[in-house]
Amino acid sequence: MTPLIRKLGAFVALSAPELTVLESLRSRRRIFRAGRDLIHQGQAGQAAYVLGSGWACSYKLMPDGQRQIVDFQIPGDFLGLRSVLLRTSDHTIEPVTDIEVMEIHVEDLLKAFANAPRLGVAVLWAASRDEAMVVEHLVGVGRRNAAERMAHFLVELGSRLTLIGMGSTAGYSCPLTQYLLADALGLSAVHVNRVLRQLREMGLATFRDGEVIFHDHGRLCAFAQFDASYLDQVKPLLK
Amino acid sequence: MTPLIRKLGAFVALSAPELTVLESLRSRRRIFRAGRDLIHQGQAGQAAYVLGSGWACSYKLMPDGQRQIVDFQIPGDFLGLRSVLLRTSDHTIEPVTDIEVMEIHVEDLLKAFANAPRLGVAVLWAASRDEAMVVEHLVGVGRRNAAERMAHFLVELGSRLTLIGMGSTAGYSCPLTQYLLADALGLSAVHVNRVLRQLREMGLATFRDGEVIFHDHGRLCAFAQFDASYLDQVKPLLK
DNA sequence: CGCCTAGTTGAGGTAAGTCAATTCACGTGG
DNA sequence: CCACGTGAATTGACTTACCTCAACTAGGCG
Repeated sequence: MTPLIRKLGAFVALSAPELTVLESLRSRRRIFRAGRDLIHQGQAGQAAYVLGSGWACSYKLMPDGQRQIVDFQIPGDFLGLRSVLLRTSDHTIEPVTDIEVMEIHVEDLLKAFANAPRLGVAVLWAASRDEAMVVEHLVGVGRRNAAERMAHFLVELGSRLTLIGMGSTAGYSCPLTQYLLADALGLSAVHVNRVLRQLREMGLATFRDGEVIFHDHGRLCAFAQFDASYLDQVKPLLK
Repeated sequence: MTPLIRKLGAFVALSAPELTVLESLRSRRRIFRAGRDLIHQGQAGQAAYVLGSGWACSYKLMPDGQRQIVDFQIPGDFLGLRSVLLRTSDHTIEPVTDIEVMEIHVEDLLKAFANAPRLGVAVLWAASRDEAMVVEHLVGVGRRNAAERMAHFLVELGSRLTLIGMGSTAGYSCPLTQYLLADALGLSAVHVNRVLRQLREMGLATFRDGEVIFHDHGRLCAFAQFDASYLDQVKPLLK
């Protein structure tokens, strides 16, 4: 069972021939080191990846050196799918930790669609879910204050990790620094620190030494106005 | 030539059989009035649309009544494609003006993919481009100040309108109110007003009486740090 | 004529940013 | 083993971009 099969199987109940097509894809395993970019903004990308283990982030760099992190990727997520479809990447992808990925060649993927069109639908679904997450992120940055934004971020990430068995309503391990959080949430690192203290003092959550601990998951969700429906991925949508 | 064919033809050079498949789609023409939602947040949507004429916007409503506009749609854009793919809509779509749309049934679309897999690729491309726009929007709200954000918004919209022959580097007509701009840019309506004045006084652009006028398009782009590459759609990507 | 919506402007408040200093954990090399 | 440098987190003092409240104008329309 490759990560790609697990990913697409969540959206479409894959038939035996479809599995065969997917398994026939060339799919080289690669390792990247923390902090060494896989995909560079402005470059014509050749390959996309499925993340096997570790954490990555995708961001856009501003001319003045600021950056906005668009999303973090956790095991099972696509890396650079959009770059590869649009041929030139509009963003950079950087491993947060050392990561292990499976490479996917676009030409192979496009050919696979021809042989098994429902695979195309599955990828379209995966892309739509990613877009829904970016939209929710946009709402947070546009309309939530710093504390709500942080709370929402922590519970969303928790939900995503729970789906892949790496988290629970009690918490999860998280390799992100306060600087990374700041770049993702559109805050300064100093303010991230203050907001984390605030959440801690409110008895909602603690983020310390790479561990997120939910003291009161229900109250935290309420505070963050978190609604998981956009993450729903409970069963294959297409039989 | 239906709007759907024009849309997908921009991404994939459509063959005769593919055109036949697309033309065979049931595709009812419908009219919606300004302000009367087509697609409601939380509802299970049955149909997606391609916008024929008029302007629409998609937004998310917060429990406290605030809203964040995610994007505006102009003629040729999809409405509610993501809602329909994910089965339940995570956002609302509202016509800004009276609009004319062509309805697309999802089942038809999915069937079309089976007959002509490259159509699936074309839709995937269209979705990726939409996602790229949301990402750019996120960057603006997260990392640009109010004036840059407004400037960027105005030139981006101008570029999109130019692609469909409804704008130029001189300007365009724009039915959006300052309240809509505020909800899109994550600002207050009052501040939108001040920022527009600032851009006017800087000799960059004027937005008044439904007309956006670029006084100095080059300088405005520079000020906004606008880079159109994510909008690139000059020629079909797949032959 | 009067109401309503969109736009405009001023005054004052506040959430979040910036600058700066301190602590702590860590690795690395002498 | 200790000295040193470096990166992350923490906290305080001060600044500022944007918000809120409020008042006012101008056009559209029943």
